[in-house]
Amino acid sequence: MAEILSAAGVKSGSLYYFFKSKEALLLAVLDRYVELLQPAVIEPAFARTRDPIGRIFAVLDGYRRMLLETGFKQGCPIGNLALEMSDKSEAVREKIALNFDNWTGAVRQCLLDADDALAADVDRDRLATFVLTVMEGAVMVARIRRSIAPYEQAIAILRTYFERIASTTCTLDK
Amino acid sequence: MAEILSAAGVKSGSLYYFFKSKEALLLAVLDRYVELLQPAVIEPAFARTRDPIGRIFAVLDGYRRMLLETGFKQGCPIGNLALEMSDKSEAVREKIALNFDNWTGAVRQCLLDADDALAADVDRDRLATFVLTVMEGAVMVARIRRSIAPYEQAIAILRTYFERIASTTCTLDK
DNA sequence: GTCTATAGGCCGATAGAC
DNA sequence: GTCTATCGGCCTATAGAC
Repeated sequence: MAEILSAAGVKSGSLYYFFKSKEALLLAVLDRYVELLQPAVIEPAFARTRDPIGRIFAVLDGYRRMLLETGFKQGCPIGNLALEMSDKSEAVREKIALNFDNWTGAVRQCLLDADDALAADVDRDRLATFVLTVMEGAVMVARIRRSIAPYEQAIAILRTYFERIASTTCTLDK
Repeated sequence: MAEILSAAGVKSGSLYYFFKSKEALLLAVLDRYVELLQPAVIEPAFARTRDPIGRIFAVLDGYRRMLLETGFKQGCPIGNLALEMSDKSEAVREKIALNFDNWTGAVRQCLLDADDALAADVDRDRLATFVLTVMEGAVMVARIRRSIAPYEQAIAILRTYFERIASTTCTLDK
């Protein structure tokens, strides 16, 4: 809180005029992250390519850049909070879940846009959640190892998985 | 700290006789987790099957059980600390990295034991790290969604990936 | 080795002036 | 709306008796 007040250049009296508690501030931040996903994460990534599957990997590349630009200090801000705060407050857990749903919703839309390129027996919701799972896990391992390799290699494996299910025949065999 | 002292039934004076600081206690806990991986996580899982790849999934099933038994309060204790503590102390980050290396080392050994069943062009170290990545990400998403589905579905997708690289031909196509 | 007692600081939050 | 000033509590850590 001291860091936030200092960065904002205000005193605690001002902060508690707008937010009734520390948790209320956190909930507002999590609402803001929901609003910011599209303009700050999805749209910049989508601007790089029009291919639906390519857009998913463009989003994933954004987290790779974030890791590199911050020297592995910052990965996914939601993931940071997820394991730390989720069992301290049920309201916080629900807002984090909303952020995850927002994220997987955007990935799911890409999968639907690429519908005829994907095998019919692949559940789109489950696959979108798996993309989130791999991203969050890869960010964690990369940050702890202070190396981008675990992230890049996880995304590379995810890509081979996509190449596999994007083909209904066995054309990708090596 | 208050919870730890209460659970241990001692006063803080006793604790600081053995550990010079809060961080020193955390480092000792992380050392203990390194020691405990084999007897508490790996060996119980390995006792269920002798198949090397099956053993990897038996380990992963242990985390599934933990999530269910604790009502999603406890997943991987190392992952809990990873995002929260890694940039507060370099020594802590290194000990967490050691725990991750210990874990992927056990998985890597399984992959080496299954060597001739796996495609030759798959890097064993990278694959072991990917298994860790999927587990940690899946634990996070399952805890936030308070549902075992994201975990089970991530492991299921990982299994199809293993089925794919365990076959040099295209026999697993559906 | 464990206790009691407490130092000294930071924390979240509030009151009231302006 | 923002400030100054401050409260009471909790925290990590220490001192010293036993």
